[in-house]
Amino acid sequence: MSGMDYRELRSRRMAEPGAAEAYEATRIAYELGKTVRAMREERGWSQSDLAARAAMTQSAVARFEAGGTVPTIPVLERLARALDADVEVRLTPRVPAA
Amino acid sequence: MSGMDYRELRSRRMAEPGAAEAYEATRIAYELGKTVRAMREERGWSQSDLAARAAMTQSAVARFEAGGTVPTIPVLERLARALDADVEVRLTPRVPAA
DNA sequence: CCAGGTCATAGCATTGATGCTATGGACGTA
DNA sequence: TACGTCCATAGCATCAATGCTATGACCTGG
Repeated sequence: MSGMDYRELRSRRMAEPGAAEAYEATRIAYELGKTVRAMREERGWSQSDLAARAAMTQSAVARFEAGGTVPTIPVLERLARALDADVEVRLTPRVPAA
Repeated sequence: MSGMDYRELRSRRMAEPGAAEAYEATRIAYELGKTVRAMREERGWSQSDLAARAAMTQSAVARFEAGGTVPTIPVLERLARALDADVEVRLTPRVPAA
């Protein structure tokens, strides 16, 4: 990766108005990016390879893997399909902290 | 609800170009809408109540619950927070069909 | 050094979700 | 009937993710 890490991404978003809500979304984007990169590398694919299979461009894959944006569900679906995976989106009741 | 059900929503999307990819996204939107509605009713809240707590309008809640659009992750986060829940988004390796 | 592959990023157009206001129907109740 | 609440939906403005092209840095092999 470049010089971009989670702390940086977070601080960028936290600077915006209404930021607290976006915090978790940013974290999710970051995690998903890491996951997809791992799955891609596991298969020995370049970003271009994955892009072709997911009907998108290399730049879009790079942006996504870097956590540059909070992905939309349709895009996640396309990537998942290319990686032979499924997308799960769930709302789970929060467990009181002990 | 109105006269809108899953079959209808699906056929609408399936009519568009590049539709096969959006199929799953539509299904996810539908499921999430049902889930949120259930959680909301469980608490005895009106759509307006939930909207206020999630910093959105009643119309946005209605649209979401009806599965009218594929929600974005930030919006899911706001709703989840209001409902004291967590959002989970995951890519899981697909299991071969037996 | 040069060529080719990989990845990050910029800039801009397009698209779709969301924010918002307003309205109408359904339902219950005074 | 009149009023109030709840929900669905229309119409439009705005915003953010995506699509796309192009470019530059980095590395490795020739």
